[in-house]
Amino acid sequence: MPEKPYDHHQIELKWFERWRGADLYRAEENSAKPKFYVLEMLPYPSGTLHIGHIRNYSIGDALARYKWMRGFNVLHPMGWDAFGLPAENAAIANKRPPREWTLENIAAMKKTHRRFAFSYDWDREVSTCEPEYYRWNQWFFLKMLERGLAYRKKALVNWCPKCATVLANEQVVEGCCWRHEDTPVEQRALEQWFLKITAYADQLLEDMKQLEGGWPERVLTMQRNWIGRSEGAEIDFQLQEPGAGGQGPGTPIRVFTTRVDTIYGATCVILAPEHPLVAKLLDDAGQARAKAMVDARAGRDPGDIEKDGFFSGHYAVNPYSGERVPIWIANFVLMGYGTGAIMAVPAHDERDFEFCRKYGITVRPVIRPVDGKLAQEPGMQEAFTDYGIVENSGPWSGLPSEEARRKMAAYAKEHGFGEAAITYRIKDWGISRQRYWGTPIPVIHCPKCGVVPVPEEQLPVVLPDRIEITGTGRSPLENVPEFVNVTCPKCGGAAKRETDTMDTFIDSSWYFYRYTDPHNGKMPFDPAKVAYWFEIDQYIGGVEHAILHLIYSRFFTKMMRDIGLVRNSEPAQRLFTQGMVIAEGAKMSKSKGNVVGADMLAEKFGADTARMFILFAGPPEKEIDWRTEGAEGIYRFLGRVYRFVTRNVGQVSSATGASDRKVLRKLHQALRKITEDFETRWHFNTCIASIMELINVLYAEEGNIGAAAMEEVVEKLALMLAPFAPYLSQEIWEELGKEGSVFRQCWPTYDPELAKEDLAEIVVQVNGKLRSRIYLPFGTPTQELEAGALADEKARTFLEGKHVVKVITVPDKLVNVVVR
RNA sequence: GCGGAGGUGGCGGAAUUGGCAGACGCACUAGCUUGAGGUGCUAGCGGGAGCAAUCUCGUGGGGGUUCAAGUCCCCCUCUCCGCACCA
Repeated sequence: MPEKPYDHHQIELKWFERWRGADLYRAEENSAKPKFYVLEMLPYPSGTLHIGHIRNYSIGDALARYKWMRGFNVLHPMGWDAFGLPAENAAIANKRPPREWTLENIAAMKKTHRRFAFSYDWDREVSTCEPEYYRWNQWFFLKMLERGLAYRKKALVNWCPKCATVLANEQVVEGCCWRHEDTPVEQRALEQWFLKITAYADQLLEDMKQLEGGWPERVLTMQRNWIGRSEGAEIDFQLQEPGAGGQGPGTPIRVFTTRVDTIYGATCVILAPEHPLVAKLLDDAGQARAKAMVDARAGRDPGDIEKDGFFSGHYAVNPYSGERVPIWIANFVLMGYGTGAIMAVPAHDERDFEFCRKYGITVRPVIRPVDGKLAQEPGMQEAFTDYGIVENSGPWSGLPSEEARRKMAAYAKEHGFGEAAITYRIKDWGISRQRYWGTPIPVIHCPKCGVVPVPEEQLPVVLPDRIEITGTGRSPLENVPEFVNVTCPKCGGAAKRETDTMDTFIDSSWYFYRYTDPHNGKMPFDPAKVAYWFEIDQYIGGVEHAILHLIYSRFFTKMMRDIGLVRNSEPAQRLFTQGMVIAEGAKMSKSKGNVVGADMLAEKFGADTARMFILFAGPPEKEIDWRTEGAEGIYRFLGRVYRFVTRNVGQVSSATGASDRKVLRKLHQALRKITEDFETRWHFNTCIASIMELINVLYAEEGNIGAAAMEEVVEKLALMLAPFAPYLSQEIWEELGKEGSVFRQCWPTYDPELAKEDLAEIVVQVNGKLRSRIYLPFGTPTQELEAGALADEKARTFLEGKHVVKVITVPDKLVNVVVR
């Protein structure tokens, strides 16, 4: 057969057309050990965009193909997008989300959502922006409402002026919106819907033990910090004198502390400027001062703010010692954590120390280091924050900190002025959004009945078609009377529909469950089907979701378990976080304008090259810097493969077969490497390198390869290339005269014997330095290795006149002669 | 400040269990092919010395363990990521 040029465009279009609608990957529930792979996509409208997507596709798709060829069940939600269509896909990928929320742009956006931005699968038809998906989001919402897991309250919330919507705490990055990294988030008090993720805080933390080993340590640490459990006690200090606003003596001021054992060292009580007592105790001037403090803090890096405070004029009583201490207001006490009030123990807390020194408040040490002396005031340079022995603390003196903490908390409970308490940093998930898109929250506000859930049979509540984008910060849905004006399902009177929509992270919290049963009209999914597939064996996604999607979906799983839908407590046993795509040292984002098109690459060199280039750029857990210079090398390589195959297949060969052994050895070595890498490390860059080495050998030995060896090499080459370059592999498969899909074939097995070298290369070292190599059969006994090395001519020049002290041998590998 | 991951040629990276540092690719150089450009093919390519064989230095810096260290231990340094007045 004459050599053919590698026309990637023609090959890829041809197979794309033939594959369209075919069923390459349908999961079959026929295996004893089902395997379930989900590839995570970045949700719209993340900054990393489509290059990140292609990376996802490339990594996950290569894995899925391999697993499939190994006979595993694979549920592959990316569907056809995963093939990286040469032109069409590139065109879709290029339609990035519009900046202006005009109707036209939204219509365009919805198109791209379906195929690309949201997890959508041609085969399984799970698209999170369809009414059918809204239905089940709303169904879950109603279930949570029933159980008190969804509630509405007025709260200070994060507000992004650019998005003109509320954001969850998880979506605030360094005080700015996760979508607009240069826009500080404002705090606004609004009526909002929340999901009670805090009810699961303990379980989310506890169940992480199951994930250890399967999830990256980094992600687990981030989640642990985010949940921020801390054990301590809540203690009531009593307000002493009658205060303004009729607060009488004895009014409790509850503080949270992790160190009750230090309470005899408490020299003042400090309230957050937003604390409710501030309004009651302070006069107008004082309240204004507190307000100014709150404003000064907004949008600033906490580390840059100097500690600042003032005396309230009031006093509180320490319930343990009976001591009267001043009440202060200070900017470093946060209303959002604990009780919004603290007892300051300057001797044993760095922040309190700094604050009290600034304002001349007493510093009184009450904890002595286990093997040291109690610090003396004056003269303390810094707070002693470790555990130690309690001193000067009445009946508690002499106890170790740990014991004192326990006993003192129990004492507080006994006497009714406090109790042991656990505080979490994580807050409930605010899900209200004032955007056009997203699932409408299915409730109705009735002037008579209050908040009334939409009856289940009326679901889904869908978005109206014609809307006007207001950008005013109120939901555009408010201006659509036919959407807003409804009758109350309870009393039949006039009522208003809720206009907030749900955070789109709701969608991604359970989409992968729907993949197991995408057409179910009665439930989100059949629990039996989910029980068959779940837990997910391997989930793949970006690190950037460590505390967004990955915590929400864990919460959803637990919630679904509690309403009897699933049996598993965790969604995925193993998590692989692939590295981000970086451009010029910065994370790609449209606001930075540094998004480079993968479409250019796909158009110029084809989808196979684009995918393989991304896989070759580095190991998948690492970030990759997006530079396309190396792409030509991959394209060249694929061309070499194709030309080699076309000019050698179907040829009447007169070759001697002198190189058969060499070629087959390289083949089986490459196969071994790829098989092992797919099973363990997923370092596809080295897999591809090994195929390149094989091709280099094939070129060098071309003409000396016998017909049988050639046949084996070329066939296996097509199979081992299939996870990386699907179109080319299929084309080669056809060139070989084989029937059907290359992906329906079994993954080729390697022969360890053929992969072995004939002779072991023994490195000969003298004093640890490489001096020579000798070649001996595998399994040569130690003495013979030694003898061989000492007899070697090159080695001997380094041994001459020296005294051999010691010889170290590693079988089949190395001899090190130590001389003096 | 706390927690995590890192630092290997001009570049991306390889070295999986302490055993040949730099696989594979890019860029670069030379040769062949060609009317020319491109493509393709062949070869070279860490620094220093040498015509060469070869020698020598070399994995951020310093020390240690070992016959042997990119890999293990200690100290330092720099970079990236996450968290951060969380009581």
